[in-house]
Amino acid sequence: MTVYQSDFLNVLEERGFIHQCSNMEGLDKLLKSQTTTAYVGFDCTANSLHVGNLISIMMLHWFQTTGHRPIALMGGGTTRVGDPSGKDESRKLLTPEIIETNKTGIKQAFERLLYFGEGEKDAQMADNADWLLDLHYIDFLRDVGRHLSVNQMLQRDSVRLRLEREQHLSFLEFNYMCLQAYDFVELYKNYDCRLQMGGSDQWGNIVSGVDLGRRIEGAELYALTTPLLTTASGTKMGKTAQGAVWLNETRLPAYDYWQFWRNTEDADVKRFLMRFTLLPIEEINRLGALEGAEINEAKKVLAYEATRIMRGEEAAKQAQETAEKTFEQGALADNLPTIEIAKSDLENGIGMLGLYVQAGLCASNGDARRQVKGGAIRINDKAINDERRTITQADLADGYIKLSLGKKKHILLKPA
RNA sequence: GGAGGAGUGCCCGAGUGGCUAAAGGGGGCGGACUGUAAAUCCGCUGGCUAUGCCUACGUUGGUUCGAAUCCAACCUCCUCCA
Repeated sequence: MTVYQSDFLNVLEERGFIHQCSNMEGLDKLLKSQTTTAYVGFDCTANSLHVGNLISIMMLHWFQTTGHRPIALMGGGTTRVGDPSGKDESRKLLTPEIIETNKTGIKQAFERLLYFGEGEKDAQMADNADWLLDLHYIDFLRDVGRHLSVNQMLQRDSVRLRLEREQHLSFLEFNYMCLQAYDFVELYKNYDCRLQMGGSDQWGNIVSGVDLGRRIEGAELYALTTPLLTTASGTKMGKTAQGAVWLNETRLPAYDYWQFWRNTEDADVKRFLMRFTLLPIEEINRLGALEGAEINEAKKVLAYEATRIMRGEEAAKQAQETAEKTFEQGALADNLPTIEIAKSDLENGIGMLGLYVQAGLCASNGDARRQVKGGAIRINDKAINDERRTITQADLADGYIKLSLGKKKHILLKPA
């Protein structure tokens, strides 16, 4: 393993964050010699980030803990245009108000891992709307455009492949990368930011920024990317049944967040511990060496640590306890996600199918019916095969009714 | 502006008058096996107050006993040319 002079690169190397760097030696020296500023760009199309973004946040975290200043750049300006590289045409244009709300939501996740403030090493939050919205086309062309090389942009994989296949490439798309490159220059000018990090898919954009910085400002900027994280089975990580695995409690309860990590496949456990927890390397090596059923211990640690970081100690403990009760002891855990049901409904009896839909376990009555046929539905741990079953007060056990779908999804009904 | 091509379910994609709630695949969900894993195998995968009804093959109209399928107009996207 390569050994660097700077703490930051050593930590990253050890934990497997490094994919590519524009100039490793130069960056190493810079980090060794002075407090440096680095940034990562984030989309603000939703009010919460998801685990796909987590790796970048972790990088910023390590950057700060090894003595440097991280910047989280919000794409408030670029979000106004919408990243066109996806095929999602129905993407709505977001209003400035929504973008503001989203930024607030997203910041919650940063605050878990970064310390914001005004000090020399305190994290900053920037928004490219601040400079992109007032950009004048002519000025931009004159001051920036002349430094951007079309020849180079044409060499970029994302562009070249499209041209080779004679696929459409819009001017907007072409410009998107110019704006991203320009962000780096602005951050260099305003914050003396010298390094941009991101996923390996951002390599091209980041390097364009590096180039542009040199041409316009004569600055030596650096690019550093992480491997794009997939699960060992090759699927993109961070997607579950319900969609993205959100970092914010409002989008995904801590219990489910914990479960996501708990269900990591064996082959991923060590990598995930390295990247998504703050545990010491020795501890991770020990956990990663576990095999067979024992690796479940490592998964629990992973789930606990990952949840603790994002949701706090208390939430992590509760999630773990709830899971232990539910899975290992088969007992009723009152911290399972709970929904309330009107007392009068219980008195009169209420259809089970509808409750499953209400609880979000099934998509529709029809879906619930099919689940009954498939043997997936249990109430208070008793299998149900009558789809017309109603729920009444008689089903109350310890003040709750437990609805299960399959082995892993449980919801408690609580009379109110 | 001209010529050509395309729009089908969550996604990809077959289907060119009735046998089509629409092949096949992916994804997802569930079951079996296990360790709350992976791999594998099996089932399910439009909605409803349900032996029926409603919605759905870009939109709107038309032909027909009957249309995803034929016709017309429109919309959108793509390719090439100007």
